[in-house]
Amino acid sequence: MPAPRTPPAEKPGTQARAPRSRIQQRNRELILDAALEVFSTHGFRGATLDQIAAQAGLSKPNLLYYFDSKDTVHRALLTRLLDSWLDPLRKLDPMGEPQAEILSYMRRKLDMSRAYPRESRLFANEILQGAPRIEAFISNDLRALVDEKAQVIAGWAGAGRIAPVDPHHLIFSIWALTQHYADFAAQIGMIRGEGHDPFSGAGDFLDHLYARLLAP
Amino acid sequence: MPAPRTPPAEKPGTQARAPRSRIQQRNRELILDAALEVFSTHGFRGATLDQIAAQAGLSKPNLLYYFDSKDTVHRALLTRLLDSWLDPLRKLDPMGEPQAEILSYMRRKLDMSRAYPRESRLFANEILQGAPRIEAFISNDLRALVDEKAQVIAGWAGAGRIAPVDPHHLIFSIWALTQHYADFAAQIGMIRGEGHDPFSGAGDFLDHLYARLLAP
DNA sequence: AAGCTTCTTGACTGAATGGTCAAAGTTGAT
DNA sequence: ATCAACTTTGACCATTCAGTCAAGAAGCTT
Repeated sequence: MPAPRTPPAEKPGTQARAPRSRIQQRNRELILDAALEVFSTHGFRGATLDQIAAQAGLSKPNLLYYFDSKDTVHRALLTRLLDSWLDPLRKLDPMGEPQAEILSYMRRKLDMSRAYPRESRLFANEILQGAPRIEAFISNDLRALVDEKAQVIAGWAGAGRIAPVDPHHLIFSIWALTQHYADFAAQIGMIRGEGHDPFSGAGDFLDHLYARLLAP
Repeated sequence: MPAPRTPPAEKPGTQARAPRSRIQQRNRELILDAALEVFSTHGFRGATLDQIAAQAGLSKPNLLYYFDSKDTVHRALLTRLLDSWLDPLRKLDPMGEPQAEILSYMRRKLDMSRAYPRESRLFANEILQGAPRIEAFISNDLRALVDEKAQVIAGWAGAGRIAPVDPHHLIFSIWALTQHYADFAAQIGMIRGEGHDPFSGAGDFLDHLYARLLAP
């Protein structure tokens, strides 16, 4: 009797789990990539499984073999995204040089927008819909982190190490500016000319902007 | 023989037209308002006519009596929006005092976001989807206006009346910052506490930000 | 090569969706 | 009050959509 390849063998696709075979690994990846493409442009309700399956090059039943439902796919994408969403702000070091720390944070956010524009749009879509699926994340994890770092920044401002500034609005402004280049890339592209990289010049502009804002 | 109330009497709802009766006026308004609510949170494909009709307090066939199709409703909303979308930038006066002009432009944009957050989200949704329905508007009208005003700003910078700055990025930054408070209101609300007005403090912060950026 | 497991798919289902239609109800000018 | 025009709606249709299922194809391990 041949040993089963996978010991307990629950039905696959039920939860996020480590992929077992090379085929699972590949197809899950294909699906998530396709789903990211579709969800990030059409939102949850506007996306269809047929569309995602087609984009992934799989049949719809095959897609549903790997993920239980449309919702499961979407949740997998969000989970994966949120895991890394807090990183840039987490790295803001209370012991570092204030202006450099804030500029670096902005740069990390901008780099993420440039490297993962679809993830940025997925997030934007979710917020536009009122953040129904990530309310807990925002109200708890994100809020706590923001409040913590806002205090750090307020401390810097109070000590005169940067110009006085509302820390929450400072953080919001970084979010707004860095996400804009990903979320509104279509608009920027049409205005600057299609061939143009939407992000070109953005880094320099934002460096300059925040240097001016924060100089004591 | 009673004179017909409406002279040529084509089928109603075929095109945007001046409403004829009080009932038409009221119901068209109800529908557009409901549709704005739904389209702005779920996007075009994610919105349903049933949802819009319910929100408007009408039956679906009744809704379709006033607008030929889902697409027609959406188009009516966009048309109405785009008509006023360019106004704030148009008002930027080449003859005015540079810094005050730019700050006023930012203020007008911010005021529009505060007064019409749903319109802002409708626009954001459209851009996220790749701007399929407003490509012509952006590539032609908006682009031309932006280029024109960018030249004005470049002139001001060249003359040393404001600090040197990339005019396109300056404009993009104003869009990003002002729209963020409307489009990401859900997120801001969850972070600052639900009772909090997302826009509170934004005006002062942005005034300060741009004053610092532009001071020669 | 055998035999079990993992993958894949065509055919299907019930619900939702955009849209139609004819008939019924309402309105307002005469 | 009348009558034509305007408005509303219940019933309906074709299509799309999320999700199921059973049977077949491909992969592994021995």
